Parts: sequence; C-alpha cells; structure tokens
Amino acid sequence: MGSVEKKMPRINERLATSGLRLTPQREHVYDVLLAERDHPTAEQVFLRAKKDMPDISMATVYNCLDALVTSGLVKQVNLDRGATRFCPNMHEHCHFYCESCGGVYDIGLTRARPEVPMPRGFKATHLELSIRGLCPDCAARKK
Amino acid sequence: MGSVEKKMPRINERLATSGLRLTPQREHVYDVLLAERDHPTAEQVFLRAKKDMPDISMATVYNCLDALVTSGLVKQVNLDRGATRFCPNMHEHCHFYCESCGGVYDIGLTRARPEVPMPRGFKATHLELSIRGLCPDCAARKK
DNA sequence: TTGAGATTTAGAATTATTCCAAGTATTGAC
DNA sequence: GTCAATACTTGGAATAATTCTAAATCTCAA
Repeated sequence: MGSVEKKMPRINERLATSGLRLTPQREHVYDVLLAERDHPTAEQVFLRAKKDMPDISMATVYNCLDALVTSGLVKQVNLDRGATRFCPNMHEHCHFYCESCGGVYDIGLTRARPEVPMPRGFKATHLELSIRGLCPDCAARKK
Repeated sequence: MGSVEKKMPRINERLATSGLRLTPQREHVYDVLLAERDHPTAEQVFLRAKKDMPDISMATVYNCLDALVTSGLVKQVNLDRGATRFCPNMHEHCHFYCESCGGVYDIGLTRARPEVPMPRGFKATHLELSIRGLCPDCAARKK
C-alpha cells in the first residue's frame, strides 16, 4: 500500500459522489483487495480482512464490497457458477478464467476495444471481455 | 420446433461423444431452451419443462443442463450475482445484459473477434464478450 | 436374462448472499 | 457543543442457488 496520500482522497471522493461515507471498514476492505490481486471472493476478503480487523463481520464485508462497486472503485467479476469475485483494477483489461483451477487473471488490453454493432434501441454502457482456458501452471501440468 | 430429423441425430451424437445418453428428459430440457430463447435460469427451465413433463425434478433439470453444457449444445451464462442462465445459441455471438431489468439478449458478432495478446503460458480455448447497458424497453422508460 | 453402469428422483445438505433489528458513529442544524 | 437525522456495523436469521446422496429405474451389451 503506502500510497495513502494518493489513495485516500480518491476513495473518499468516489464514495462521496455516490452518497456513501469512507469508513475504516470500507477502507480496509479496499486495502485488502489492493494488497493481493487474485480476484478473491467475499469470503476470502472476509478472512483476509479479519487479520487486521478481527471484529469485522461478513455482512459488513458484503456492504463494503457493494459500496466500492457502486462507487466505481472495484469491479465485480462473475465468470462461473461459484461465488462472485472482486477486482480493484479499474484500468481497461479483461479476465482470464482457468477452467482447470478456477483462477482468474488480469490480461491487459493493448489493442483497441472490439467494435460491436448494437441493434436499434440498445444503449451500451460498457463492454466486458473474458477468456477461458488454462493458466500457465495448469497448462504445464496437463502436458 | 419440428426439426426432429435434424435436431435428434445432432443432440444424440453430441451427448454420445461425451459418454452421455440421450434421454427423454435431456431432450425435453433442450427443447425448452430452444423454444424460448430468453436465457432462462435453471428454475425457469424447470417450471417450463414441467408443463409437458410434470414429473421431472429440479435435480434432473440441473443434471440435464450440465449434460447439455458439457456436450457443447448449450452455453452457460454468468453475468451477475444471480442464478446462472442457459443459452442454446452456439453461433458466435455475445450477450447484452440490461442493468435495469436484468434481461439478457443475444447480439450477433459481425466483425472479426477481437485480438488479445496472451501472456506467455496461457492457453486460451475461447473468448467471451458481454455488454452491459439498457435494453430498448428500459432505455425508453428512462427517457 | 443378467449385470454393469448411467440416469432420475425427492429430499437433505451446502454455499452464497441478502435481510433484519438493534446498537454505534457521524453529520449538519442550531 | 448538543441534538436529531441519517448512515453504518454487527450477528444472526432467512432466502436463494446449487450440489449431494441414496434408492429406484432404465439401458445396453454380452
């Protein structure tokens, strides 16, 4: 972390524009997401968050994650039937889902985003790209 | 439907190559998906399937959907925190998710698929594109 | 016809998420 | 600063979605 000076005003302001407050719990949940960018589930966030904030509750973790998502600081990632995952990387990127281990990885998008012709009436706000396959570890193991 | 001649051998063969059998339940669940292409959840499939096959059970619907997915006849669609949806359209297309009503629509892809440079070691099997926004009805209503 | 293996079924169990009510904290008006 | 209004956190209950289990049934091939 260590970027409190830069992170703090941003997160505060982002929450504020959605009518939400910056609380110790929300900041901590955000820090947990920033610390290990492996797209954890709410449950994993809860376990990690408890290390430094033992009294935080599951309900609060869900609340914080929702607050971060609605204020545009975090992305919600749904790639399979399992639990929703969370991603604090708001740069344009896509997700790679390993069909063997279930891991999720960020993949940078260098090229221009794909153009999709919208049928009449549809208003697109944004576009998501995901890729399924084998991550390096699983690919090596299957060889 | 009425395309039994064309549908039957295909579904049978597809299931067979995954070591699965064509059963009345599996065929019926597939027909339900083909009949109304609104990306129903397992629950909705269950309710529709019961109309013509009153004794079918929820567990069987899940089993059938899994069988159809693993044999490549149906796609599983996960766009939000809610229940998984199912799509029998196996042509290249992407999904539009309406953030207001939760509806899911197929959008044809006319252009070439986007190119994404894979980091070393990742083996991509396929690529999924989804678009979020407002469907025509909801867009009109919000005007 | 028989036996092995696949499938269906109802219901229990599990997992993921949301809801609720009570207590606590924060903010703005005064 | 004080007070009321509002937002937030919490534990636990409730709900929703999915998976598991064990027994009955079916199908295929020998």
